[in-house]
Amino acid sequence: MKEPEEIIRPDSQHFIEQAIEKDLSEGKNGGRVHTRFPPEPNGYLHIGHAKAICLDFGMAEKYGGKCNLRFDDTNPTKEDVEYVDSIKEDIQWLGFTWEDREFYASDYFGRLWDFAVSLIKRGLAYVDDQSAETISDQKGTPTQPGAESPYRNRTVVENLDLFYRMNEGEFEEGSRVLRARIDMASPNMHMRDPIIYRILKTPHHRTGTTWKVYPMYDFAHGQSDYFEGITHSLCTLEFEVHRPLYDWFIDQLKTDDYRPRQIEFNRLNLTYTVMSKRKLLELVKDGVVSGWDDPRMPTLCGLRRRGYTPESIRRFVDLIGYTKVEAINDVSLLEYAIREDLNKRAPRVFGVLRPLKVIITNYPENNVEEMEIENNPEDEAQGRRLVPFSREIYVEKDDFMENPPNKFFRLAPGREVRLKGAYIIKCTGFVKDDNGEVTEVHCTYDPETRSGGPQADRKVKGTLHWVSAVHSLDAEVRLYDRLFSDEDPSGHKDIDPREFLNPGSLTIVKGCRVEPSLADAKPLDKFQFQRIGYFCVDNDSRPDSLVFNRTVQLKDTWAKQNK
RNA sequence: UGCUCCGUGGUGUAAUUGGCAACACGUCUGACUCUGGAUCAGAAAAGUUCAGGUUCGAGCCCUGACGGAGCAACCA
Repeated sequence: MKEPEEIIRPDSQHFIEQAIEKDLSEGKNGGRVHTRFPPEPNGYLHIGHAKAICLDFGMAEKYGGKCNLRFDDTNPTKEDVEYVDSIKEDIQWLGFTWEDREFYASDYFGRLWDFAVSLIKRGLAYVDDQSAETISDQKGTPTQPGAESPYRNRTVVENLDLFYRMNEGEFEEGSRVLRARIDMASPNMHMRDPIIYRILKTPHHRTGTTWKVYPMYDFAHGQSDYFEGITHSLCTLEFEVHRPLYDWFIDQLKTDDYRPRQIEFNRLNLTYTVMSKRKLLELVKDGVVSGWDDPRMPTLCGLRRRGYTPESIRRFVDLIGYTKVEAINDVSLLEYAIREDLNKRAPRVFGVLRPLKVIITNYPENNVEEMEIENNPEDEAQGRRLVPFSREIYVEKDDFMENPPNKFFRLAPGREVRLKGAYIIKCTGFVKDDNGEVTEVHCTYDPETRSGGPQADRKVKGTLHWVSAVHSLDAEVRLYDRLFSDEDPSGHKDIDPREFLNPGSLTIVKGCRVEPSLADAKPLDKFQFQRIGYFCVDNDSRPDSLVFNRTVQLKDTWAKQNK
């Protein structure tokens, strides 16, 4: 028992909560908290996004505010509606809602245009006729200041005329851009007259061909925040250097005391995987994995298919916290989170991955008993089920050894084990084939030791799971392991992460035998295969050919000892 | 060699804002168990990157090193 005084310390707050509470205490923005989650619809969400989603929606919820969903769709060449639906599905699956606040940066193209025009009129933006290459050369380097463009001092009238004509399609892509007129000598590269509009003639998935010029990220994001009344714009660390520009635009835009504030936190990295959209896309395109929802992918749809629950992902995100340190989180913590969740929730069943036939020689032929077995020892409310038992059963190949070491508590010649929920059996012999493989084990059972029976309490070292040979169902089981064998596959300079691909990341096991209660298991149903791990029914599963994905193994101290 | 940010057990985070470095995962013991799971009890593991300074007192403040990350897309 813990003494009360040991547990009085309140939960500590992370730096973003502290910042928000400080803003609140200073009465900023009328005491409102309003956040946004701003995905670009150019790919699927991964667990790193989950970290951002939990923060954006979580802070709004905690401080009685709202969180908008806003698609950052400023680049029609890369984005597509295809992704919009999957992004929405994944956010909802995680358990968050944006209610009716589904917005798009493209909703603001008109207002952004007007703002750009206003900057031109104030002498704060100009059209540059130079090529991308020339502009880039003039930008200088982080250690050398840039040079001013020869077009930097055009007249307002000329700038306005050119900007309008850019949008009418008069000029080719790449021939002209609109730049903010800030400071080519700034130590911050982003302040060196950043490009804010470029000509793009690809139709936009929402605005069609209305626009021929599109705003850049820096010219869209902060302003969209402003238009929506966002108070706290939370993003990852790499945008830290953009903040002065974010603030600069807000300064030009604001008309009263309201202003959104950008705060940056650390991105999620996981051991033994890659997280960048680009690298994940490569894995998909090159067929290294079966798709975005391959159960080995750190995408939300992949994790879902693997058998992860939204609760476990939120729990994991909660455990890792938010800081400004670039960290790499151990997958074992994610695995802990899903085990913890499924331990309480997943019904237990018997599934034998690599069947070995056991014949109980003194058990009556053709006899069948229905054994009543608890569904979840952690949760009495899940009730009990009947599992048929008969003379011929299957057990796990690994659960028999001809010449076992000392601490092997399972089946071996002369040894006794408990069949979970049934009888204690004793091994009396076994049969080998020409290759020396054990193909059949012979046992006798003790009728007095049936669960609940008079001798049921007799102590035996081991307990095995089993299925009745004739009653069991055939199944395919997909065993997943980490996709990469290196802890930080993208952390090596000059080495392609794919050098570290784990060839054993997927093992397909066919001919597994599972108990008959699984006959009508549906995709996404989750079970604990007793003594083995947690499994989830795959989308490929059919009533007559079941397919299970292994979400995560049970902890296995026996396997660990034998490493 | 510019600017910005970051350095706390193996990993991720805490430290009531200057008061004996705590928690979780992982690791290792042991107990219990009709899951070698779960549960329970316990252990090892950092003296806070380094060097100065301020202070009665520094992981927190100051100075300087060292180390790491980001920034030079008409990407976000």
